[in-house]
Amino acid sequence: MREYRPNEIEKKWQEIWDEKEIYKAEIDQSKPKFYALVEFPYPSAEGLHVGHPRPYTAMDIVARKKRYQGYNVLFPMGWDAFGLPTENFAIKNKIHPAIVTKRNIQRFKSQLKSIGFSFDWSREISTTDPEYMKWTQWLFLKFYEHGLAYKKEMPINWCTSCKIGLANEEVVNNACERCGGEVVQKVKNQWMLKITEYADRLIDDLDTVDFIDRVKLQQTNWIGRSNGMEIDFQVAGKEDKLRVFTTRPDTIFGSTYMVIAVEHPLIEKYKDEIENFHEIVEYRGEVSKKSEIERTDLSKEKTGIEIKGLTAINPATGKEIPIWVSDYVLMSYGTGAIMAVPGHDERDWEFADKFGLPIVEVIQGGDIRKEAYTDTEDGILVNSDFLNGLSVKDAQEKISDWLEEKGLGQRKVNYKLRDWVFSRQRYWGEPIPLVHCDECGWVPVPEEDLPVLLPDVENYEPTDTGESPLATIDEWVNTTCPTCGKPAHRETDTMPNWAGSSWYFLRYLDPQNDKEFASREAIDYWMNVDWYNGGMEHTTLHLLYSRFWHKFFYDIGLVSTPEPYQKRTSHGMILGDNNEKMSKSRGNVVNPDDIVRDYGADTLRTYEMFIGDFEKSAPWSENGVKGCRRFLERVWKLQEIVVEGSDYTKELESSIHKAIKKVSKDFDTLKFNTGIATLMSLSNEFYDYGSITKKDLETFLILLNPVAPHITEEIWQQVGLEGYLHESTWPDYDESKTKDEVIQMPIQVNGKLRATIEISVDASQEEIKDAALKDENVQKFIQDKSIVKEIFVKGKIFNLVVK
RNA sequence: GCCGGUGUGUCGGAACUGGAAGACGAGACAGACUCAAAAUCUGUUAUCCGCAAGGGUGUGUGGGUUCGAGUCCCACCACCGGCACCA
Repeated sequence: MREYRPNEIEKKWQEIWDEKEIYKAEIDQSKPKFYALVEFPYPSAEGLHVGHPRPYTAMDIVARKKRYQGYNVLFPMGWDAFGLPTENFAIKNKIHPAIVTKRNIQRFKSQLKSIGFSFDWSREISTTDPEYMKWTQWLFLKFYEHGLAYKKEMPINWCTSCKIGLANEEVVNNACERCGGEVVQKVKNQWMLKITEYADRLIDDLDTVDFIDRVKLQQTNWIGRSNGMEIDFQVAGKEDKLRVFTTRPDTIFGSTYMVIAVEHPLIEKYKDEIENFHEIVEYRGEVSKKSEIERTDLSKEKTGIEIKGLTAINPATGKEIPIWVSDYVLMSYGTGAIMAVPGHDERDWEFADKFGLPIVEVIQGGDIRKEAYTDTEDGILVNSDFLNGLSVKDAQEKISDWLEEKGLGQRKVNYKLRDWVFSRQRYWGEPIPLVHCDECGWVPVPEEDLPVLLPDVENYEPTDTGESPLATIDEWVNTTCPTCGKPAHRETDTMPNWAGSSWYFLRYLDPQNDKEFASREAIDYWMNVDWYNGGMEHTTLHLLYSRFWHKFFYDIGLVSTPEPYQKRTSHGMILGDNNEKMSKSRGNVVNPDDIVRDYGADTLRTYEMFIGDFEKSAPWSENGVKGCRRFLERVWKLQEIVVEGSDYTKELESSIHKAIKKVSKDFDTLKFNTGIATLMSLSNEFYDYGSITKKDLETFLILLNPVAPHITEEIWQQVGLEGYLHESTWPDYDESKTKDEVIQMPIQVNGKLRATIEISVDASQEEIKDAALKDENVQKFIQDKSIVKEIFVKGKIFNLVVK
C-alpha cells in the first residue's frame, strides 16, 4: 500500500471530475431537482481565509449527498464583486477597479478549486460583468416603472475636511477614517426603493418558509410592525397640526408635552416666530454629529430644548402643552414627532424628570414619582375623563374610536423598517440607468441601450460637491433624452452592492441568456432555492432585500414563486486561535492554501466540519487540524485490514446500521461534527475488530465521501470496488438493526444514580424492580426507608423515591 | 442602548422530546517501538475524599418548578452578531 499523499490524489480527482463534468447541472424533468445555494463571496484582495470554506463545505456535503440520493442538484458559485474595498484599493494604487476585481476573482477561484467543491463552474457569474449588470439595471427599471423607485432628501455622512461623502463604515467615532476630520450629516437627494410597501408580506410570508427561528424573529423585529394611532395635535393659534404616531393612545390624557425631531420641517417653517431659533439650530448642529445608535441610547443623559413661541393643544384634554426638540426622536421613524407621556414611558419620564415637566398618572398601579409605570396588563385608567376605570385594552379601543369619530386621528400600522436608500456617490457600482431631461423629467434608458457601462475616469474618489466621480465626466453625463431627443444628463449615482446580490440566485439558473435575465423554463424548473445557507450578519439586509426583490418580480409576473428561498440556515464564524475575529490587523488570519498544502483539502474540509457546532462560532486550532489528518490516515490504512467478501461483518452490523442512520440524519441537520464523530468511532471499531469486509468499507467510504471526497474516491479505486464512488448511491439502513436488545438500565434512588443493571430492553417494570432491589448499593440507600413512588421510563430509567 | 444569539473538563465540543453530564477530537501524563527524536500503537485523564468498594461536588451567577434540570421558569452577569452607505 502506498503512502497517503493528499496533494497528488486531490489534484488527480479534481481533474477527473472536471473532465467528466459530473457537477454540471442540466434541466432534467425525470429527476427531482435540488437547488443548494451558498452566499457568493466578495473577492477581496486578501484572498480566501478559513472562514469561507465552512459554509461551502457544509453545502457541498448536502449537495453531494443529494446527488447520491438521486436528485438533480444545482450548486453554483459566483462573485459579489462591486464594493468599497476594491474601490479604495483602486484609488490608493491608481489602478482600475475592474483590473483589481479580475485579479481577485482569479485568486479566489483557484483557491476554491483546490478545496474540491462540487460547484457547477459553468454557471459562474460576477455582478460586475456587463452582461450581468445589464439585467441588474433592467430589473431596477422595473421598480422605477412600477413606482417603487423614487427620489427623496436623505442625509449622507459628510467629511467636512475631505469634502466627500462617506460610508458608515468609514466613519469612526464621528470622524473620517482617512483624514480624521469631523463628519456631519448632509442632506442629499437620493434614489429610494419602497421596501416598506412589502413590509406586511415580508413578515407574514415567513410562515410559508423553513427558516431557522432566529432568522425569522430577527427579520420580524427589524420590520417592527406595530399597531397604533396617528393623532393630530393642533399647533396653538396656527393652521398647522403636529401629527404623532403612538402605540398607546389610551395614555393621551397623560401627555403633558410634545417632542419633535431636530429635523422636523415645523422648525424651519416657524423660524421667525421661534424665540430661541438660534439655540435650536446650534443644538441641531450637535445632533447631526451623532449616530442614530447614540441618539436613541436609552441609558444616556437626556438632552433637549424647549421651542419657545410654539405650543400645541392636547386634543383630549384641550390643554396647551409645550413643544420640545430632542435627539431621541428620529425623523425616520413614525412622523418625527411624539406625544410625551412621562408617567408611562421610561424615556419620557427621564426627560420630564430632568427638565421639570409635569408627570401625570393616567394608569393606576405604579408609583410615577419614582419611575414610569409601563404595565399594560393589569393597569386601570385614571385622570382620563371618560376612560377612567377602564382596562388599558378597553381604553385603547374607546379612545381610538373617539379620536376617529372626531376626526382627530386614525388607526395606523407603523413599521420600524424604512425605505431603502439605493443611491451611492461612488464609482464602483452599477450606474443607475436613468436620464434626466428638463422637458420629460426622469426617463429610463431603453432596454436596447443597456447596460449603461462605467466610463473610465482619472479619479475614483467622490467629488467635493458630494456627487459621484461619474459627475465629472462630461462626455458620459451629457446625453440625449431617449423620449424627446433633446440634451439631457445621466444620473451619476450608482447602486449599492446589494443590488447585484438581490437576484443572483435567478441568474445562476440561466447565466448565459442574452435575451432575458433568465428563461421562464429555467425559473419554473429550478426555483425555489431549496436550501440557502449564509451568515447571520446578512439576515436583515441582504436576506430581506432579496426577498423583497423576488416578491416584486412575482407580482409583475417575472418569477413563479412568491418566496425565493425555501429553507435558510446560518453558520457560525471561524475565529482566530486567540478566540478573536480573524483580521489582518489582529494578525490571526489562517490561509486555507497553507492547510491544503500541508495537510490536504480533505483534512481542511474534515476539520472545518468537525471544529464544532456548525451554527456557532469556533476558534481555529492547528492541533485540531492534525487530529483530522490523523483520522484520515487511519481511514487510508483501512486498506491494510480489508478482507475479501461482499458480506457484511455480522459482529459490527448493528454499528454500521446505526452509523448510516446517524450520519444521514446529521448531514441533513447541519450536525456535521457529530456525524464525523460517528464515523471516527466506527473506524475505531473496525480496528478493534481487526478487519473490514469490502462491503463494509464501501458503506463507510460513501458515508465519508461528502466530507472527504478525494481520499474516499482514491481508496475505492485502490481496493478495486466497482466503478467510481461518485457513481454510487447512498446506503440504506434497517431500522430494526439499529435497536439494541440488551441495555444498561440506570437505577436511581431519589433521583441519584446508585446502580446500573444489564437487562432486556423489553423488561417490565416489575422485572427491573426485582433486579434493582437485589443490588447491594441500591439496598444500602433504601435500608429501612419505605418506597413511596416508582418512576419508570421504558428503556431510559428506573427511579425509586424513598422516605 | 435596542433586536437576535451564546455560556458545559486544560481546550474544541457531545447529551434524543426533562431521564447515566463530558461521546468524538485535541492536549497532558505513563508505557511500547527507537541509539534518540518524530511518527505510530496501548493505557490513564472533570474535581475532591478513599487502598478499594464507593461517596461528595460539578454545565456563567442567584433563585424556582420537578421523583429527576445543561435542558423548563424568573432575575442577573459576561461575551458574540446586527443596527439600515462594510460585505
